[in-house]
Amino acid sequence: MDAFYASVMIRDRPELHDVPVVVGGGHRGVVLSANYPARRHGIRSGMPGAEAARLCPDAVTMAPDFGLLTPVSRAIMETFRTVTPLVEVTSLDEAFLDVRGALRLFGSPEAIAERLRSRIRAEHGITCSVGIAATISVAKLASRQAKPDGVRVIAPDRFVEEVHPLDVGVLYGVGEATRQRLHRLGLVSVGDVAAIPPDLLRRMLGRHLGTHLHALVWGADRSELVPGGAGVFGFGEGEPEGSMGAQHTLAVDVRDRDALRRELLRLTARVAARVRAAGRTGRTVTVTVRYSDFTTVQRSRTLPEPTDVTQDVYAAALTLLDGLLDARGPRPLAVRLVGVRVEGLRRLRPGDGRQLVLGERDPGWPDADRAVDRAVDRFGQAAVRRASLL
DNA sequence: TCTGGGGTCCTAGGACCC
DNA sequence: TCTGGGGTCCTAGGACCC
Repeated sequence: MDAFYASVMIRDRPELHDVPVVVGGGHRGVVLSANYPARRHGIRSGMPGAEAARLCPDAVTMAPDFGLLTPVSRAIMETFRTVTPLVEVTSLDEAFLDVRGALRLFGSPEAIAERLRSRIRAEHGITCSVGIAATISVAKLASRQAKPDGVRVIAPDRFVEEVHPLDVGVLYGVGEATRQRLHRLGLVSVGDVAAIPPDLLRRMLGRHLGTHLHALVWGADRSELVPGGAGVFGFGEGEPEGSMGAQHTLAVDVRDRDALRRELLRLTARVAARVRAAGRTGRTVTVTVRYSDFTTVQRSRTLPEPTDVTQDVYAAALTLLDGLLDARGPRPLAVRLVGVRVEGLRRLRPGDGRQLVLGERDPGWPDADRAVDRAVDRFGQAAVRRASLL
């Protein structure tokens, strides 16, 4: 989708169509999406909200409404599935479609693209762009070039001619860090990298990145899709797999340890509830702290047994947080962000449960979690919470 | 008013095992 | 001329994506 969040948020507000609109970017936030009038002022997604405000003080700023965005996203993904079941969803507003099996029914890839674009325009009042190619990364590159509201084809026999002259940064998977690293090595264009033998590339950049980059510069990365939306709308099959986390940038930097602990508890309760709702358990707990100088550290701990119990995750997280704060000495930096993540998730199996230490009394936390989950499910988030969070 | 929040994957060192 | 080779697991950091 083109500027998805912004497009959907203003879809039913025609008075905003021709004025700069920014979604996100509130206090200490970044821009999630900007409509094209805002982009003409230089506003881009990922940019600090303060910078966007400087570039265009008159822009209309709004928070994303996922109650609005998620159903639109789901409906669009369903539209894609009317063409092919081979849809790999990568985010709320983007997916890859393998249309090789749909050509006889729906015509050329270009015809399919126009069919989908006009349906999405008619049903949701927003535009999208389509890249057509033989592999994931080339299709992605083509779709970026197609924006806004366009279609672009990069056929395999045109790849070298059309992509090799471009900066390596256009490749899907080459971010700013790798781009700069390559530039320092004198490799500026895609063609420059393509001229390096793969063995040398691997020695220069490491085994995986070298191999991956060699494939990218020849338009030869993967073409088989993984249908579904692992990590976007849920999980695929197989285990162990995945992680779930929550992090929060505090409204102001905080030194008070009790306040940080409460924030950690709030985040932990949210994450553990999501783990339980997904029918998973996890074994590794990771705590993230970002200090006021923006240095970010993580500490993780793997438990003897997987858990979905809020109190178990919190106990581990608290130990990690305290360890981090103690390591900073008696006068630690103020904290800007705290986060907690549960990794090594696997499907909950009947009989899974915490191993009680001999003689220990079952404290009943799993039962408490289930009761809280049910109450919140029926009466909303405000129904039950820890007293320390009131 | 500097810099979000949700993820995935890779690297590298050390512990540990056979 | 004292120390291999194969492997897994854990931890910390970093790159990348939207």
